[in-house]
Amino acid sequence: MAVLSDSIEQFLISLLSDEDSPVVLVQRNELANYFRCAPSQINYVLATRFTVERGYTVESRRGGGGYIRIVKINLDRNSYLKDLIENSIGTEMSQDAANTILLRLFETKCISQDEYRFSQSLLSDKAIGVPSPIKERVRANLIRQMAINWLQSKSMPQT
Amino acid sequence: MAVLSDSIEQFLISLLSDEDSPVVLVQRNELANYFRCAPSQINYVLATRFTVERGYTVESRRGGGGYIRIVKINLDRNSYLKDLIENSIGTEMSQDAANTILLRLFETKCISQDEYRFSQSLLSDKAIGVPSPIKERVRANLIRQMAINWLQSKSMPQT
DNA sequence: TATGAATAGTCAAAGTAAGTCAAACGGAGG
DNA sequence: CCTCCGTTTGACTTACTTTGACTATTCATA
Repeated sequence: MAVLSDSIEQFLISLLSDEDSPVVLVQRNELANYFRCAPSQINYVLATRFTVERGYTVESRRGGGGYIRIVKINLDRNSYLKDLIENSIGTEMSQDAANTILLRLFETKCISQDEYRFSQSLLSDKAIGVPSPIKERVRANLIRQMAINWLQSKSMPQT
Repeated sequence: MAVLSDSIEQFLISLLSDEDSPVVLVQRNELANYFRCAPSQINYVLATRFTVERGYTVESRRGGGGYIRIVKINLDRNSYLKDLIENSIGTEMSQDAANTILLRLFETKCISQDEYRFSQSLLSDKAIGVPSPIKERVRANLIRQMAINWLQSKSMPQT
């Protein structure tokens, strides 16, 4: 029985997995229009399906430029950080690659916004301030150390 | 940025991002013209984005030669950080020297224990992981960027 | 010193978009 | 049938943005 709410849920979930990005940005009216339903139906789906217990957070903004943003929380942050340390960080890393990783850690709530901004600034070419290819090596070393720090601090009891 | 106000905000922030001059001077009409919007839009952005709670003050003057001046607030308790950035960090720094500075920052409550541990680990020889004398240069650059970050984050309560 | 040009400020209306809530709906189990 | 409970809807509310008409200051100069 394909209930509307289930279809909308599936649609959003597919958006969340298709692009291998843990974030989706939609406009309530647009989505409601696509499914030919009342806009408040979208709120119902969000309230019943995209809850924290199910591993999602929802943020939104009203008015011009309004949006609804759904983020899939990485429930096993430890394993993600471990994987990062062991497999994803080599001996060199570009600023772009580092930014991508940090953004993803932030979006999946592995790190806070403060941590995100702080680490991003430290991994910039400007902050490291030595020429290639040394800076790429330093960056890889630093982001690994950051991941280790986060792994340690987040695996303490009571987050 | 989907919304005009956000674009204007970002534009102004980018003008402010120069670390050693936390001030920007603009003309309202000129800025409005650049963004093709009503001049009062600028006031709206200032009123909603560049508030004291967010760490800014705005002064202005009407009439010929009028202007709008936005200043990023530096709180008094951060004078030590400012002094650090401006005077105490050179182009090279040993691990010991960095540790001394960090400990002092921690003891004077300029940084939290988490920040202390995190930054200490990043400034170790091991974390930087490139040979002397490059690592001393990287360390000086990094600790300067850290100080700038702390200065900025602590001067805006409620982000 | 009076006046006009050049600025910036204020405020309310219109525009855009999401949130709330209660009533109506409808299918499954009794 | 009837009731229960999750679903669906729509009227109303709240939040944020954009614009424009009108006001207030400041400067230059007659």
